Amino acid sequence: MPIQKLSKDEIIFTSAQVFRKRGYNNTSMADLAEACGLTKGIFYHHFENKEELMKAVLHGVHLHFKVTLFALAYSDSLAPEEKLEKFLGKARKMFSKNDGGCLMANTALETLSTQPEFAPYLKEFFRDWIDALAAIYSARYQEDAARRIAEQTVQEFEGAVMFLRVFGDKRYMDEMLERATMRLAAGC
Amino acid sequence: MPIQKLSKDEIIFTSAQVFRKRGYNNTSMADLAEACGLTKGIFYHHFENKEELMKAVLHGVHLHFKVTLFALAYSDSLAPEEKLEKFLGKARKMFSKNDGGCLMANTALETLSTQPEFAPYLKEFFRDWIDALAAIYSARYQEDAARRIAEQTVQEFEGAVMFLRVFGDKRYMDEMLERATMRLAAGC
Amino acid sequence: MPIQKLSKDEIIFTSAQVFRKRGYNNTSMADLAEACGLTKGIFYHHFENKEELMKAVLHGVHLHFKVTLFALAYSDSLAPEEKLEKFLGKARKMFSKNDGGCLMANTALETLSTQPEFAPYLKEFFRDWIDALAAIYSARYQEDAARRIAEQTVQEFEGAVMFLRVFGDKRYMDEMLERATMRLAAGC
Amino acid sequence: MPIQKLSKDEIIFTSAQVFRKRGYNNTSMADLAEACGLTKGIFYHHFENKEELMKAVLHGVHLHFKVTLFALAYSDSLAPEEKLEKFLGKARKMFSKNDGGCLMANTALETLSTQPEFAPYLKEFFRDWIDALAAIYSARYQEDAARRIAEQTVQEFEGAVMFLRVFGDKRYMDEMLERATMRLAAGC
DNA sequence: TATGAATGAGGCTTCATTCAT
DNA sequence: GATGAATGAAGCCTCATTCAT
Repeated sequence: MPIQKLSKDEIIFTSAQVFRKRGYNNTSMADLAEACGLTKGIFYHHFENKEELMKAVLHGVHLHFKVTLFALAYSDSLAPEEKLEKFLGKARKMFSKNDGGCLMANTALETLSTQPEFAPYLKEFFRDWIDALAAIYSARYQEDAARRIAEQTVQEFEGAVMFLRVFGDKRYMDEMLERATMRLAAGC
Repeated sequence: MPIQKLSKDEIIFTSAQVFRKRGYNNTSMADLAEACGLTKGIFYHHFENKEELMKAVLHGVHLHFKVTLFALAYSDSLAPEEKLEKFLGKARKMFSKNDGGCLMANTALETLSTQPEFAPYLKEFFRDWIDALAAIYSARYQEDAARRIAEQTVQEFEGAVMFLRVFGDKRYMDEMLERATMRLAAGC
Repeated sequence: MPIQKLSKDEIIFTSAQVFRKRGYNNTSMADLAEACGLTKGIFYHHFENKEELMKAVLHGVHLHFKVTLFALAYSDSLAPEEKLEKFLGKARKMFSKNDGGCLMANTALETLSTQPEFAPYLKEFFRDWIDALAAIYSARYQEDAARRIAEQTVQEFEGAVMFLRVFGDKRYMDEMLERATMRLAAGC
Repeated sequence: MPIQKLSKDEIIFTSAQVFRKRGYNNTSMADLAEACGLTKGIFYHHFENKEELMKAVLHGVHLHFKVTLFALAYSDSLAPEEKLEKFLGKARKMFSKNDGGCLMANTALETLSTQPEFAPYLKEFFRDWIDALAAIYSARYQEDAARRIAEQTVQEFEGAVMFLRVFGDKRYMDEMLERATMRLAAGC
């Protein structure tokens, strides 16, 4: 195992930031190489092409959310209110750092119509997110209702992330989180 | 030697469809020319460059929504419930045809971080949309509350448009519209 | 019709020389551009890609041989001996100028195994060449025999062109042409 | 960690097949590595670079022909007719297996104009081939005449190999071999 | 010897834009 | 206005080769 300048995972992590900021089509291999401090060629040792790299990035980001965020919904030791608070707080933090975009939503809106190869990665990500929230809400709602509230929450969340960027105002996210919190209480 | 077949407005309209489907960075001047049945060169008689063309497109789309959708919120002759029903029904129709994307949201997520030149157009569009919905909700809510509900509705709306494309399921939009409708009643 | 630096036909002609000298895979678009005094990009206005350019080159060379060489076999006014003499003399001249290679044979041996897209162009070229010689030999031979002699002559011809380059000696071609001439007389 | 599976000679042999099929310029070190089941790096332990590898291949193929084919011309125990029959039969077999190309002729036509470093290998190969056939024909012809007939035969042979590939028809080779056989008898 | 990451040059192609006609 | 050739930069990718391990 030779010491590498950047491991494959680090390449994926760094590339994720660049793709999130610049978008898929507006990110060149040169952009990625510069961000990683590598030459363009080396990317083709690790990934077949730009598309496969992007798939690895989407998979890696999904995994990161799974472990770091979605898992919070399944920890048995907490009360639902505590779970939701932790969950939403963590989500808020994750989407507020940097410039606050969501790679998955960006990629969905940019590529779904003409580059369907990423669709499965996006679908699974949002399904897992909804599942996690539904698991929390199901403490106070029937399964169906919990699921619908989870869906609504994710929709609002992504809308808020967009408004954060369009209007440069974090208010939308905070108000949205408050609504999501109150929805749990309302179920009693 | 074909006489020009499309007026400037028609070029803008057709370009809007292409940009919506393909995204800004993934759309070449050749794509637009082919979609319009024109030569690339002619675009440069009408627009200084691709960026200015996009601005014209964003402006045109904004105008189209203003006249066709947002105006419904300001017609005095209807009851708020009727206004909202017409408004949401129209919105549903506008976002369901074709492949169901929203050029403004797509452009926001794709370009805001690195191409800020489009930001004003997007900001104004969403502000007008929120204003329109707030005007309707203000019949049953205080101005502040009405505005927040309007914001929430637009957020959910864009989230539903995204889910429509991610999951290929119109259910998200229908359920979202039902919630938006009930919010007006809840204000009584 | 704007004055062009190089017409499409001139591009094809110049490219043919480059391809013949350097081979298909060893010729870069930059090589062609430099030889034509153009930029690389312009080639993509005239030809879809390198492969299509090569097809146009092969077609153009075929046409050139048809008009300039093969046609000599079908001129009614000459005796067969005169026809053959003119034909072989012309062929000798055509293959002796420059560095003496044959684009069609070069391309056949270089590409047939892995790039079958050129096969039809090569097949037709050699078929026409054989047909032309067979037409001459048929004045003294039965059709079948004439055809076989024509085939033999082309085989020897291409072998001689190769030896011309391998050994740098024109003797092979001259001796080969003498044999081809004597074959007509032998048929009496 | 596979122990090296192929000796240097086996690498040369396998590489020869790949070069014959794909051509010199269209064969990458990666192609060779894959065909040999080795890593690219190992080639640089055995050969300085691609060019030196090719020289080793050309040398190895030459040697193979020397031992397997050309030697038949110098076995004293046989009558010239038998020698020629064995020689041509063996040659026919060697050029008919696989896809029927001749690495030496392919390399000559592909590289002679721009990569003269292979010329000596090709020249010696063809000289040895002509020498061998001349040795057989000299039983019935003067030395000069025998040599010219040998040259003619090799020329026709390579022409037939080309036609075999261009037209996908083995007839050209069979007819050519028959002519070569009859030439010996004609010398009586 | 053997590996595989790394490099830098170059290959094919696309693209926004310009310009002569 | 309208055309289409032309450009130069950039984009994705491949390749021969090197080097640390």
